[in-house]
Amino acid sequence: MTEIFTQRVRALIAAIPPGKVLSYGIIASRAGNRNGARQVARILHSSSQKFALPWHRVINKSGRISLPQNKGYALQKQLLQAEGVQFDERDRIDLEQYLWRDNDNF
DNA sequence: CTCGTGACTCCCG
DNA sequence: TCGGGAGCCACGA
Repeated sequence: MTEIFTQRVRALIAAIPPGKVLSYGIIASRAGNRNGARQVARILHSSSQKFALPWHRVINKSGRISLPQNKGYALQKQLLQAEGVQFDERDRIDLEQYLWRDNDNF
């Protein structure tokens, strides 16, 4: 398997356990390109549907949903809440609690 | 080959 | 805390 950035990104996203989230930047970094956050967004656009990726588990570095209100912000929030992720009164997620750190270590 | 796209992130102020 | 500006780069047409 050729290690293409896109493929790694897809694998990473697909591996996020329910109730956990990852930021675009972290995914990009883990996939080998710390500056590829924007590509991750694009990949989500082009592959989230055809690869059935848990796109809702991807948020930005601030712990907030990045989707525009008119693009599914509410849906993503809903899906996350359904997995037990809690939002504060400002719609932020506590990364310390929900950010997916590998599989173990801490 | 060039170009547009993009659900980002960092750095001020 | 928030917003604007600049940087970033893979992919498809």
